[in-house]
Amino acid sequence: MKRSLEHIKYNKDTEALAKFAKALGHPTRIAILKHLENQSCCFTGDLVEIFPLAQSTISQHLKELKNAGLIQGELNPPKIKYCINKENWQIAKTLFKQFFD
Amino acid sequence: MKRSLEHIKYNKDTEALAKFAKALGHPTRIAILKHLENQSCCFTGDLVEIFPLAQSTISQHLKELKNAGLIQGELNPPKIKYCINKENWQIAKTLFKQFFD
DNA sequence: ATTGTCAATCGTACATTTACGATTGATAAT
DNA sequence: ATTATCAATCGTAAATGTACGATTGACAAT
Repeated sequence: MKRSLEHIKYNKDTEALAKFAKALGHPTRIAILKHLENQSCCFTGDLVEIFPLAQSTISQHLKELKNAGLIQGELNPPKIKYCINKENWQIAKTLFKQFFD
Repeated sequence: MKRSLEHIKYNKDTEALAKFAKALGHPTRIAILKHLENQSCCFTGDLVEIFPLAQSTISQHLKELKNAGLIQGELNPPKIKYCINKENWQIAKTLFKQFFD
């Protein structure tokens, strides 16, 4: 980025939708979310067995989904249980619905 | 990418959804699409006036939207008129709808 | 206190994305 | 034929993303 301008300001919905879309923009993350929708919840380790990816890579994808607000992790020692964040899921659903009309 | 594995194979819908989501994963592209939804169609030059971005940057974003199949350009010399690709728009809409339940 | 398990984080390598200005190519108008 | 306009493409720089193995940190069980 050569440009000096700070980021362009878009309206809140546009920013929010782009953020959700970006988080969904990788097939592994879509697959993780589909799995969570079926299972309601799961552990990182489960995913590591399902996908032929390193544990650290799965962790990174989970982190991105968490940052986007689409999932949340709760301690269930010694494991961590990940679930869809229903509140934000609903927000994303609504934003996409509105967007597509 | 250090990994030697070719790409993991996901099912078609997962791949398709991720591809659409990736294309939507930037606020400028969301804004362009919102504009196209209102206007039904527009020219590249219109967008260059609306957004504080270089012409080449707008062109690049349009290219990505085109590659994802979300828009199409038709010659309208000496300009190029961009429109939503309604067929694929519908496919994307359906995929997102299914995904969010 | 030591050990084992699970998942996050660190460090690294390489690919992709995002932005720019400059150039090119295509068409319309003169 | 020359010129003007519009948009794609090229070349480049910097940031971000995706993957790995290694390490670290937290907790449970021994």
